[in-house]
Amino acid sequence: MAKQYWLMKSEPNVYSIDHLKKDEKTYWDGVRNYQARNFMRDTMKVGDQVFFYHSNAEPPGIAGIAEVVKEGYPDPSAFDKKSKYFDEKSKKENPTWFVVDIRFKKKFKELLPLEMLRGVKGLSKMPLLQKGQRLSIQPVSPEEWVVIDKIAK
DNA sequence: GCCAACGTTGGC
DNA sequence: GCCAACGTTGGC
Repeated sequence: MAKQYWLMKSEPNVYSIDHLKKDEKTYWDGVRNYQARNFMRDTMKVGDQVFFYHSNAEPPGIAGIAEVVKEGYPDPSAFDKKSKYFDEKSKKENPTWFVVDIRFKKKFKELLPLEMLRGVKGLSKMPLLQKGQRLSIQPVSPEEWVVIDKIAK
């Protein structure tokens, strides 16, 4: 199976690339969107590469790279009454929400701002750049990955 | 802080 | 099953 590429959004004031660097590894909890859930539950595989995107940031942009190290399993925060992600409808016997584990790989020397990415040839089809796009986990094509990776270097 | 875009909910 | 109301996302 060929390696797959992704982009995952996080608000840096909640969880930034620096948090991930310090933790080295985290589980991607709190996703409450079915499309993103399906990617984590069904599609993402160990070894997949992930762009770590800072949303709701100044400026928003891609901050670095992570790697999937554990495939989809039930989101523990959905069962935790104290968590703000608690979902009483998600049962342990039949969980609604899933997470994957990702590991820090690298932080870009400079963040690649959204505004800059908009001007890059070959990226115009990226969901990230489409108007109104809110999906928090998005597939990235191998071609798009190469283009962005080159810019980062 | 504003607000457009979009997903979800719930009445019917 | 439609669709209006509502809540959230996220760039600006």
